[in-house]
Amino acid sequence: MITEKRQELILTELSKKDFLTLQELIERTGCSASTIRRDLSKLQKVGKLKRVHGGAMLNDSSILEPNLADKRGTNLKEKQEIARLAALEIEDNECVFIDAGSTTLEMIPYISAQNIVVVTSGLTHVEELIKQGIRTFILGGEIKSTTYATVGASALETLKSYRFDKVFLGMNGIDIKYGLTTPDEQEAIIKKYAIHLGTNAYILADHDKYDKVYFAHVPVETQVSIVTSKKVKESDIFKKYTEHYTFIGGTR
Amino acid sequence: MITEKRQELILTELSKKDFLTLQELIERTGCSASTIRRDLSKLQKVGKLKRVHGGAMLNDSSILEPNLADKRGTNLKEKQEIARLAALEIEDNECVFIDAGSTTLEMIPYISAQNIVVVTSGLTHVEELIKQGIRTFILGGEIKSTTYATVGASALETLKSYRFDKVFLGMNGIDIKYGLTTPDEQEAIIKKYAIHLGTNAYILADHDKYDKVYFAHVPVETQVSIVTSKKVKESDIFKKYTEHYTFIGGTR
DNA sequence: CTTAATATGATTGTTTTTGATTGTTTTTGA
DNA sequence: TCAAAAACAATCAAAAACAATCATATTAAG
Repeated sequence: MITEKRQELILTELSKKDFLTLQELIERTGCSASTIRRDLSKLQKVGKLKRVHGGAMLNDSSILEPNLADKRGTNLKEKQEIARLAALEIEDNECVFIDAGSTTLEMIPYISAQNIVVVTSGLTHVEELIKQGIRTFILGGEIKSTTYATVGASALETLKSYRFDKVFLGMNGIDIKYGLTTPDEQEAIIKKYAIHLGTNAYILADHDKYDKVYFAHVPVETQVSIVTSKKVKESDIFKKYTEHYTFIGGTR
Repeated sequence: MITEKRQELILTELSKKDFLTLQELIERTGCSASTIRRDLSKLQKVGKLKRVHGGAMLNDSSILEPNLADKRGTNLKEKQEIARLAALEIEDNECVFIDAGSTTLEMIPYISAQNIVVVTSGLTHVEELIKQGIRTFILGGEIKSTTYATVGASALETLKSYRFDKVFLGMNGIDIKYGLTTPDEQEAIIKKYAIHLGTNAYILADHDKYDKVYFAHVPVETQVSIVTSKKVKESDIFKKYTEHYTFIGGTR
């Protein structure tokens, strides 16, 4: 079996099972252990998976990868609903920050405001924004190979030199007790500062982000609005959270 | 079988199967391996597919497709020759800056040094670098919609926080009287600073950059090397310039 | 018809991929 | 804790795929 095809197979299998043994892969592909090991090493090097003793598992942050998320996209419709609402918040002549991530990416086609400036940490966002003729800035710094987001000290430095009318962020977990959380600490730092630098902040989160807690906490000092969907608004979780957070959206 | 018909067949098969081995195609078309290889090369060159060891697969729809016009560029071969030589200069464990532009983009596939860090101003470069498993940083700031290069104050700020072993730059004009020039003043500023921050600087320029002068001047305080091609080295312009500049490359 | 341009298949030597082998590290279970 | 078993990295040589070149065949143009 051809190298490329084999590695592709490994990744698709992995997205289904989230753990694979070396033995499984040997049987599945019909080639030697050496070859599989080499494949896993290469795939790890480009950040597609994480090798462990006995096999490989999903890189914990590759959940965020846009393509993969879209493939799993059971929530795509919901994400788009949320993204559309968020995009409508942007008004003419504003300067906004749009966070990296698959939900915020969906916002871009819905942006209709004129003469705006967008600063983003998502490399995937840039092309879409440019296509729409939007003046676009990107944060500098290291590129995370899994998500194509800029992170690190330089990104933070760049960020500090801007001020925003509105800030749009994705978030992995929302919890009453633990607040807003994401798996990656570096991304959390960016999010925190971005909120700080904006007059208004919006959190984009579909229904299965609620009652989830991840490693890195994003502290919120100012008022933020959570953009939500119809599905959330009609569920029980909404009542639970409505005392703690301001919501927008959720009806058509 | 007619060339055109055969290539058409390859593309239709590929759209069905998204992967083809060389063997498959040999059987399917009844012609030699050489011919199939040539077909695949041509089709790759116009961006219809992607060659891999053992066959070909569909073009992975990349985030930022490098401008196709650049790829078809008349001097592609020469650019690649220059890019290859430049890439060989990079050694293990080094930290280098790679400028935006089509010539420097060609360098990336030729990079074989391990454990390096690359800082770039070219958004199109990022994906290629990440694919190669190279740790990648991007300068922050505004994105020029025409070239997908970052420019402006933020880019300069980000740049200043790094130091490089080697700096690789494209250049639009080289002239004995007027030195190094490019059409865009903002890009010129980035180039100037990058040279300043590197121990060694390399200018990548094919033959028709010589005796050209553009608006923005890139002053050179330290020693720079001009990476050149066989074509330049064998021409008259080379003699003219060899007193003013240090050259590397140009022979096989 | 002749000549130039292109396409083809065979041949060359080189690079990449691969599976086996080696000895080392990690895990497991007594 | 120890020893056996499993998994591992590193190295090697064979095999497959490769690019480059050549001579021949085919086509197109003058």
